[in-house]
Amino acid sequence: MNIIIADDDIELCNLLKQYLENENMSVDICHNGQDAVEKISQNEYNLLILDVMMPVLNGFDALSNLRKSSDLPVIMLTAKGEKIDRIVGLEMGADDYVAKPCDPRELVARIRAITRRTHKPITSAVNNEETSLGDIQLSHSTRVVKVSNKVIELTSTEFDFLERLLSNAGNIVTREQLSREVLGKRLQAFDRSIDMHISNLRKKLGERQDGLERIKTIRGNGYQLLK
Amino acid sequence: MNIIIADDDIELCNLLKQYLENENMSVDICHNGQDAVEKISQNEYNLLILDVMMPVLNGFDALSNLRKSSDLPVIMLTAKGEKIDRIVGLEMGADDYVAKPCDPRELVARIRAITRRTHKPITSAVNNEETSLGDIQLSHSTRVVKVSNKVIELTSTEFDFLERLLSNAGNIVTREQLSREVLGKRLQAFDRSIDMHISNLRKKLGERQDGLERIKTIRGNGYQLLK
DNA sequence: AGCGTTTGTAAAGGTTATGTAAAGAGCCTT
DNA sequence: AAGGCTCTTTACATAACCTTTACAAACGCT
Repeated sequence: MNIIIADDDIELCNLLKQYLENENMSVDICHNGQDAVEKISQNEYNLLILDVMMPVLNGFDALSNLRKSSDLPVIMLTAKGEKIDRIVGLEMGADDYVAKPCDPRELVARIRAITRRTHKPITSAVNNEETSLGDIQLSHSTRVVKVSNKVIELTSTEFDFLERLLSNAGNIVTREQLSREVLGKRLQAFDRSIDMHISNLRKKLGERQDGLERIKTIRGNGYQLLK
Repeated sequence: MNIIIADDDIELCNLLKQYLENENMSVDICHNGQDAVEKISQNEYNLLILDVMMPVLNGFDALSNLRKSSDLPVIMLTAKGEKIDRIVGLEMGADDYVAKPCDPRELVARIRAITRRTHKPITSAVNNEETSLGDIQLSHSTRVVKVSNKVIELTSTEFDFLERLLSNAGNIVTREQLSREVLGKRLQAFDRSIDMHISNLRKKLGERQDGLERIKTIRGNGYQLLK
């Protein structure tokens, strides 16, 4: 479990670091929002603990910045007396809010509560080595897709999209889900990359023999791989 | 989004229910842990709001009971002054802890923060999420509607109208409710959009075999899907 | 019946979501 | 540095569809 802490209180950082490492977590530290965003883009973390009041780039700005490109779980820290609107933070995509001074034990419990959900293996659905639907055959391990027994070349992301759609074949997969679960980032207002991936996927999959569309658009909602 | 609230404070339950329903969630209520566990085993919920202090089966016991068979996300409520160990709750598998009296807005934000992560993949089992009435069949997950086994194409809003009417089949759904719950806005004086949606819906649903109208107008009040 | 109000609905209007080509931005590999 | 992949963004066209408008019909009250 890799944690990154962003807080300008050096004392507190070290304290938390020590405590968390005792719990078998690996901890990085930085002291302003800027550094946090930077480090996160370079390393793999499982969770960010983010102080609201910080120099250079405060917690809120760092969060909104981060959310453009990442879906990393975030716990926000507020100093006692800070009457900051917790709701804003939660709506911006924070996962939890903890008031300082915080009991490290509670922090650990909250970290576990969040990562319990986040870290969930998707394996149950992908237990089968292969999935197929109609003339589409998809091998999860080799990441090869065949349509009517002919291999089609998909990029990695296109494969992931198809895999995700296939895992819910017949049901709707929302754009939000596709963004979060496949692209690993939050859906932004004018983000069109999903549309492009779907468009390319449709092109590569080609026509269905029965003339039905393969991927149905549910306007304002998402996409649906037709059975 | 289906929520179940377990709290012996009936007043509070109704208040929360009302608020959450305004946010387009569907809410069930019960007043002790026993009932909660029972209801959860029988219905599909996305989240449980669980009071710690309750008769018959308190929150902790209910939670430990629940966790034997379910992974349902849980937010625990503690009455002010209750010096209960939050950590125990979190370690037992609660996802969050909120102190009463809680700001409903914050509660909603926390619900969203948790369910954002949870998203349980819609399994084939949940395909039973179907409702039917006479010759109308509606699948909630795929958002497909069939009349006499033939698929009819509804817009997203039309589907939502039908779903809402169907959820109260035989009873009146007021124009206010339709406006607030389906369109998500207050009903304005000369707003005719509800009329149009109903009109289009009637057209698409077509005639009933028995000649009865499908959607009855209750003048000055609302509409009623006839059984 | 007469009158004001509410509802039905066709058609027009305006807004938003989506499809897709093409350009741009990153990132390896050479 | 150059070229090749791949993903994202931009830009524009188009389709989907929600709302408004306008008028007709139905209703309920006196």
